[in-house]
This record gives sequence, C-alpha cells and structure tokens, in this order.
Amino acid sequence: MTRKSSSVTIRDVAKHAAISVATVSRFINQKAPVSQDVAERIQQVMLDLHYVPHATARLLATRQTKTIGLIVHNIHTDFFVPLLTGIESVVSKNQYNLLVATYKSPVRRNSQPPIGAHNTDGMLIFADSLSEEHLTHLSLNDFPLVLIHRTPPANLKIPCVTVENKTATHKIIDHLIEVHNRRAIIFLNGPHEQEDTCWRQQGYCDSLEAHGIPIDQNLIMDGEFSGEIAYEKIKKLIAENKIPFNAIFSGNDDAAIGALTALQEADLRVPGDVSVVGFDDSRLSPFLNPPLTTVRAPTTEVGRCAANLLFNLINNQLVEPITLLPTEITIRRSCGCMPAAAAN
Amino acid sequence: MTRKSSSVTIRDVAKHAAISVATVSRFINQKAPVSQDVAERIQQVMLDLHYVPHATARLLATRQTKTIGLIVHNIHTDFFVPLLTGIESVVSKNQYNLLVATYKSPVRRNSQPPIGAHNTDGMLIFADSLSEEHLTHLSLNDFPLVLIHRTPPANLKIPCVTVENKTATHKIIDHLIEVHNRRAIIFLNGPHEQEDTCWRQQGYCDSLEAHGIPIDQNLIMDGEFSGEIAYEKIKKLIAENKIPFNAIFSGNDDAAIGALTALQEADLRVPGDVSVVGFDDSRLSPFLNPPLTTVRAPTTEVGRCAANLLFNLINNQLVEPITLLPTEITIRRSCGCMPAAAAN
DNA sequence: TGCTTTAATGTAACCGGTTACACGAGATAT
DNA sequence: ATATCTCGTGTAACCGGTTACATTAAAGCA
Repeated sequence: MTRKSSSVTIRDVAKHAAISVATVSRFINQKAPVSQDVAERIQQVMLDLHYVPHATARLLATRQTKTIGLIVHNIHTDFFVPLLTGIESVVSKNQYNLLVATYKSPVRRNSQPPIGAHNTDGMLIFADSLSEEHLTHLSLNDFPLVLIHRTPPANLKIPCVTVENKTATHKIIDHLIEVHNRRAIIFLNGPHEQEDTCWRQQGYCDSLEAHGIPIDQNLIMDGEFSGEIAYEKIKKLIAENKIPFNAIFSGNDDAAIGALTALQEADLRVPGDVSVVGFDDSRLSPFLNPPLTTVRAPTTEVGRCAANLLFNLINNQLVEPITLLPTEITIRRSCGCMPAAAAN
Repeated sequence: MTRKSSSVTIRDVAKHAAISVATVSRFINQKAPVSQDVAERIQQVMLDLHYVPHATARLLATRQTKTIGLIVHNIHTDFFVPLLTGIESVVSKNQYNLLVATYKSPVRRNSQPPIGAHNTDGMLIFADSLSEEHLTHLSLNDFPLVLIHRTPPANLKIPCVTVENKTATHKIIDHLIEVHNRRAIIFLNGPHEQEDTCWRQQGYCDSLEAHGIPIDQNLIMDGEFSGEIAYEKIKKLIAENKIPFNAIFSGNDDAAIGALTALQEADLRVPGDVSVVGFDDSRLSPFLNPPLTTVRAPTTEVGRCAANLLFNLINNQLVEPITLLPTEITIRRSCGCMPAAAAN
C-alpha cells in the first residue's frame, strides 16, 4: 500500500503562485475577493499543474458528503422501480448522489447499517429496514431522516411519507361485497412488521363489519407480499378444500400474481369463480390475465416527496411531520367488472 | 449550514478506553494484534458510545471508500431490477456500499459524472452512459472500471460483460421465418449509441440474408427501447398503411409492449395477423397477452458477474477482458406457437 | 495629519482517521 | 548473563482541503 502522493495539491498551487493556500482556496470557492493580479496567477498555475481539488479532503473539511442514502431491505422487487425513479429525480436535481443500501433488521446486536452520518448528509428509510434503536440514535443526533411507508416511533419527531391504506382497502372490499356480491374474502396479509400490512388489515376488517360479515380468522393468511408464498398458500388452501371462498384481496400486487397462478392451475376461473384484487397497481397489473383490479399507490410520488422533504431538512427548513398520499381504486377485470377499454 | 460536530470520534473512544488512538485504529482494522483485555475495553466503549468510523476521514487517510459506483442513464426501467439485484448481491457480500448515479452522455463539455475516483473504489458503467473521453481519463489513471453491455474503446483495456446478441437474434428471426412463415418483419431498433442495438440489427440482417430475403430499410425503425415510442411508431405505421408487414421483432421487451398495444388498438390479432417477438425476457413478458416470445438475457447474472470482476480488479487480480453471457430464445405464444403450459 | 475602516492576504488549527517510527518488557537464543 | 526478537503500545506526522483569526496596507474621514 505505497502511498503515492503523486497528485498535485493546493499547497503546490500556492507555492508556484507565490501565495498562501488560504487565498487559493478562497479563489477556488469564490469565498472572498482576490486581487486581479493574484487571481490570474492562480488561474495560470492551476492550468499548468493540472490541479484538481481533492473531493474527499474537501468533504472532510466541510463535513458534507453531498450524498443522501436510501435503506431498503432488498431491491429485487418491482416496487422499487417507481420509488427509485422518484427519489433519483430530485436527488439529481439537487446535484447530490444517491447511496443505496440493502439492510435487514438487526438480528445480531452489534450490526450497523452500512450507511449513516459518516457517509451521507441524510437518509431515506424504507418501512422497517431500520430498527427503532438505530432510528432513535440517528434522530437524537439531529441527523436528517425521512421515513417511507412507516411512521416514527412514539417519541421521535421524524417526518414520514406514506400512502393512504385503510380507506382505499375499505373501498375495494366494499366493491367486492356490494358490486360482486362476494362475502367469503381471503386476505393475503403482508409482513407483520410492516405498517402497511396493519392498515390494510384494518380496512379489510372495517369493511366486513360495516356489512355485517363476521371476521373469519381462517380467511386471513400471510402472503408476505411475495408471489411465491402467496402461490403456495392458495394452492394449499384449494387442495385442502376446507375453507370456501369466492374472492381474494391480496395485500400487494406481487402476491396477487401468485394467487392468480394458483387459481388458474386449479382451473378456477377469475373472476367467474373467484374475484381477485390487489394493492399497489404495479407495472404488471394491467397486463395480467385478467387485468388486475387494484388500489393505485403513487409510489413515484412517494419517492419524490420523501426526497424533497429530506432536502428541506438538510437545508434546515421546516417540514410537514406526516405526508399521506392519496390512493384510488383502479377497476379492471379481475374483480368481475368489464371496463369498456383496457386502457393502460 | 453549521452541522454540529457532535459525532463521536476515534479519540473519544481512545480516551474512554484509556488507550491510544493508534491502538483503537489497529483494533478496528485488525491491522495488528491487540491484547485481549484492551480489545474488550475498546469493543465495549464503541458500543456504549455508538461509535461509527467517519468514512470520509478514513478515505482521506487510506484513499479507500469501500463503495463502488454504478452509472446508468436512468433507473426508471424494469431492466435495472435484475441488474441491480445481481450487483447488490455481490456488493453486500464484499461488505461494500453501492453508489448509484444517473448520468446522461455529456452534452456540455465541462460536465463531470457525479461519481468517480473521489468517492468510489471502482465503477460499473452501463452501456453508453459515460463518454469515451471520461472512460479514457479514468482508465489511464488505473481506476478500476467494468463496462456493462458495451465493449471498451479501441485502445483501452477495460474488462466488459455483455450478452450474446447476434446469434440469439439470428435464431429468433429464423424462427419467425421458418416456423411461422413470416417474411415482412419490422425491426424496432434501439438507441444507435448502444452496442446491443448494432448487434441485434446485425443478427436480424444476417438471418434475412440467409433466407434470401432482401433487407428493406423501411422495415427498420427506431423504437428507442421505449414502450411509448414503439407504440407511436407502430400506430403511425398502421395508420399510413403503406408498408405491409406480418411480424415485429422488437429490440427489447419494453418496446414490444408498446407495439402490442398499438396492434390491439388497430384490431390486429397477435399472433394471428402479426407475430411479435422481443428481447430481454423481462418480468412482464410471460404475463403479456399473448405471452411474449423473446430472447432471454441473464441480466441478474450480468450484474453479478460485472460486480465480481470489479472486485477482482480492485484486489489487483487478473480478469477476463470480455465476458459474453449466453442468451436463449424463449418460445411463448406471441410468435404463433402454442406451448403446452404457460409456465412462468 | 492622525484615526478609523476596509480590503486582501497570511498563519495555523482544524476535520477524523491511518501508520511510520520509537520504545519498553518479557521470551528466546547464545 | 547478555544479546536479540517479538509483542503491544504510544507519539506525532501525515492525507488535502477549509476557515477563524491576525495582520498589513490603502482608503475614508474628521
């Protein structure tokens, strides 16, 4: 690890221009006026020596990284494409960099997330990727943080942006019951640690209650927001043939795909025999067979919004503590409706 | 912009553990043995104080960032999900960070990519996101670089990983001609700056020639790898009704979706009236209506492979100059075949 | 003319790590 | 018993910038 100090530094420039490093630094950053004469000399020397300021040294001195971080549990799901799109658009508008890290909740005690105050100026935290402990520590140090799809722990004031889950779910279940006369509705739940899961379950239960339908715990099963798991669960359900159902509400679109596949394999017709609806309105949904009725979540907007909040925070501006983005139900065929044109 | 320097430093740890900073540093980096007793004390203090080494300071001292960069033109396409998945898996295995930057080819002369030697230990460069000029500069400075979906400029020795384009395209066109008797095949080209485009065009032309079909420039149109643009192009083509065709080979699956939509709107049946085939085998393809016959590109593997090469480079190991990953044609319905089960 | 202001510059202490070099003590070799 | 080696540790000089504070010379003002 030979330390090759070949690069030309600000001190070299200062020496050649017969001036102090402070003046060179000021000239470069336009921090203070410099005499015409000196300015020209520095300019010339910089060109002659091919001087390029060492970004890292500058960052150390200014305690700025010009990058923001994003923590998610994994990136291999379609959900993150629109989220990243939104985030990226404002990151690059602000001339910042984006550091993406995958990190799973801390199983071991001493595990530290790979990004933090040491390499970012602020962080975007998706759902439950960071434990309350980490959150607390960062927040208490006044490190700029914005939560995505989760609200802050009780005593912390961290702004968050998420989507309206409960009302939309309530409405889509209403739709299944009122329009399509479905009353035995399976609910494919998401991971319990995730807030979205809770609210969606709440909406589901509320709607059933409002229609005087008793809640059957057997109908609520864990789909983990995963196509594979949902597929297995529904397949097993059909095979056992003990619990009758005529609709499935999947906590997200990914899981709905798994359900759809399982139903098809069992020769159950959608929506003839079973109505299926999802949540998210992912890129795939309009293309499914049949096209999926689902709740449209403005994920790109979530990303854009969260990033904007973070930059406000970094610039010491005040921000809304909670941003709740609206969702709307998107009717396609899988519930039983036959919309005129399948406009995507 | 005064960010209060509340963070705990290595000197704080040293003080609390009643030991010197050098020893703390050595312990952290396992650079030299430390007595059991001292090790435990340091460990404890680090936990108590929530000490996290300051990445920038470390970088300045070691000229290492423990992060690798990825430059792409944009991230808002489905193509990047598998690519990122592959890259991420090896990045985290190596305990590195991933810095993602979007950067478009330099329109203005003095524009600099947001990531480089100052904030990464090496970079993954997708297709034509970086100009030859930038590439040359970085490469000449021995900065670790791996190209994805492009080969290096003539005089530079930068390893690259890409997929087999020509032969696969040749085969899928053969299929259209030989099995489905299509001879008027539209080619929806990608961006001209991208190498994949050229090779796919080459394969297309070769196949036609091999079958004695003259190449009609009117059949080759720019789809830009974009669903919207492809949609517009095909819509216009149909409206003008001057160029007869009975098949479309789309340079990627995204554009194929646009084509499919345009055909449907014009009440042309796929594959009855027109066969459609694509390239990539994106997540959507099996779900399209009809399921898309396409060339399967191992994009996750590309990401994994490129990242692995980069780490080899960073560790001064020798690497293959060119890695060409195999592709295979995936038959579904949109070409006219009727595979038994629609297994996805 | 003498005193205050202001503009341009220099000095040196940071930022938070790493590491070359020095050193003392106990173990091993002669 | 003395010389040599090894191990664990401390001191302080880096890395390459920024910037608070001091300083000097010129300009403004009575």
